[in-house]
Parts: sequence; structure tokens; C-alpha cells
Amino acid sequence: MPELPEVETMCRGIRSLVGGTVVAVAKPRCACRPISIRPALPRIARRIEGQTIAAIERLGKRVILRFASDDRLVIEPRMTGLVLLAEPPDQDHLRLSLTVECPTKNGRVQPKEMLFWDRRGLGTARLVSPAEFARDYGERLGPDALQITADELQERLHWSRRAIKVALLDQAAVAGIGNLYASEILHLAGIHPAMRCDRLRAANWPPLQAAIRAILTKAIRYEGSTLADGTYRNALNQDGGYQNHHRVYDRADEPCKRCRTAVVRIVQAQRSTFFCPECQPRSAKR
DNA sequence: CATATGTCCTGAGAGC
DNA sequence: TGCTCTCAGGACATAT
Repeated sequence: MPELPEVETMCRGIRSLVGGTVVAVAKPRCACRPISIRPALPRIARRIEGQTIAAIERLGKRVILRFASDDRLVIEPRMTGLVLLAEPPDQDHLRLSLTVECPTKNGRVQPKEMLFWDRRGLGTARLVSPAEFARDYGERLGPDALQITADELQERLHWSRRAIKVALLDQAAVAGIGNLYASEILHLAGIHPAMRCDRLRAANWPPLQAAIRAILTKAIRYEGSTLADGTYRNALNQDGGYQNHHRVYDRADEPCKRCRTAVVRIVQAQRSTFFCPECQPRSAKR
């Protein structure tokens, strides 16, 4: 489930494409839902073939290829999407491929293949103009989870009646946190996931912001989490390493890594939440 | 307006 | 063994 650390790892993995020129765009043989790739492939091809890739950026959980024309290809991996420079896990779920000619130091050109692969097909790829990008992405997302300050976090959430765990998943409040890292973040911050935002104390927000940064930074260092289903891989088709460092996620009934109390699983907004009742007490004290 | 729920999708695993 | 059922959760649409 690519969240900020996994998407950041994907971006780093394909950054060698910057400066290269797109020479071909193709949709491999699978039948995608029509909304998965927009606009239709021939229009995408017309607009980006011959274009140079000016930058590769991450916006929340999205991978963005910005072209010299300022058009952007916005890829949302959602649950099972992968952005790869390597062989995909299989050929049947390839959604899009870009052939990019990259200049090398000795003046030659090296062709590279960037693939968007997605087993479940919930992911999307959209080519957008600068105006569409600003409207559909820039204005709709909160500050990036790695950039947000404690004051901004408090300002955006302190009035909300939602549980803090649910609010952390709201990309309009803060961009990049998903279900896995929300549990890990709240465990490190010592905050109960069901605590309502408007019941948190002013003193809770700085350690929460620090926990967001600490968990995500460490997860990036380990190149993200590859779960039991093995879906997530980095751009070179290798496992991430952070799954071995999870303190509560997917560890129901196992001992908390800090205090050995049994980890508890609850469901919030139809999603699993894991926490330690000892390290994350219901009271707002601490 | 804020918040809650339903929807999409596929494959793994459980249970009979 | 082989079938059916449930579950996983990103973001968005629709309902409350």
C-alpha cells in the first residue's frame, strides 16, 4: 500500500529519467478500466512523445513526471500500483509504459523503460495541464507530511471532531500518511488512535508532528514496507525493509515492542488500526 | 459545511 | 481437493 515512504522510494528509483526524452508511450495488453488512464492513450502520446522530462517529484502519495512543456503525468499507485524501471511482477497487469531515451556521459543515448504496473487496477495515471494540476492536486491537498509544522498540523485539525487516526488519513489536512504509518506514528507519539482531535491538548501537537517526521523518515531510509502480500516493491523490483521495524501495524495480540503489552486491533472508518493500550492511554495526559 | 459510508478492484487465505 | 466467502485500503462519489 504505497504511502509517502513507498512513493518517495519509487520517485528516487526512477529519477535517472530526468533529462531524458520520451520516445514512445504504450498501453500493454491488459484491459484497464477506462478511468485508469486519462486522457486516452493516443492523446497522451501526442502530448508527451518528444518531450523532455524536466523533473520527477512526489506530491503526497503521487508520483509526478513534469515535462518541459509543464504538462504533468500524475501517477497514483493507490493500493497495488508500482512504478518500475525493472521487470514487472507479471505482464498481465501492466497499465502503461514509457520509453525514455536518456543521455549518458559519453554522449550516447540509453533507452529506458518506465512501467506503471497495478494488480488491482485501482491506481490511476493522468496527464494534466498546469491549470488542471493546480486545481485538481495543488489546491486539494494539505501540506506534505514531511514539511508540515506542528503549528500547521494543530491549526488544520484541532477543531475537528474526528478521531486523530482518521484525521491523519485525510489528504486535504496533511498529505502522504496512509493506514499503515498512521498507526506507527500514533504509537511513537503515545496518542490513542480514537482520541478526538478537538480533545487533544496543545502540548500533544509538537510530539505528534515529530513522530510523523521520524516514522516517515526512517521508513524512507528502509525504502518502505513490503507486506505479506508482497505487492510493494521499489523501482528495481526489490522488497522494502521497514516491515521488519513495525511496532504495532498488523501485530494484533503480539507484544508491543516497547512495553510487551498485547497490541490491540480496532476498526475505524472501515480500516484496521493497531495500538498499544499501555503506551497509548485514552487519557490526554502526558 | 463537516463527517460518514459505499464503491471500485484482485488475489490470498479461511472455512466448509 | 475445490469451491465460496471475506478481507485488504487508496481516493473519490454519494449520503447524512
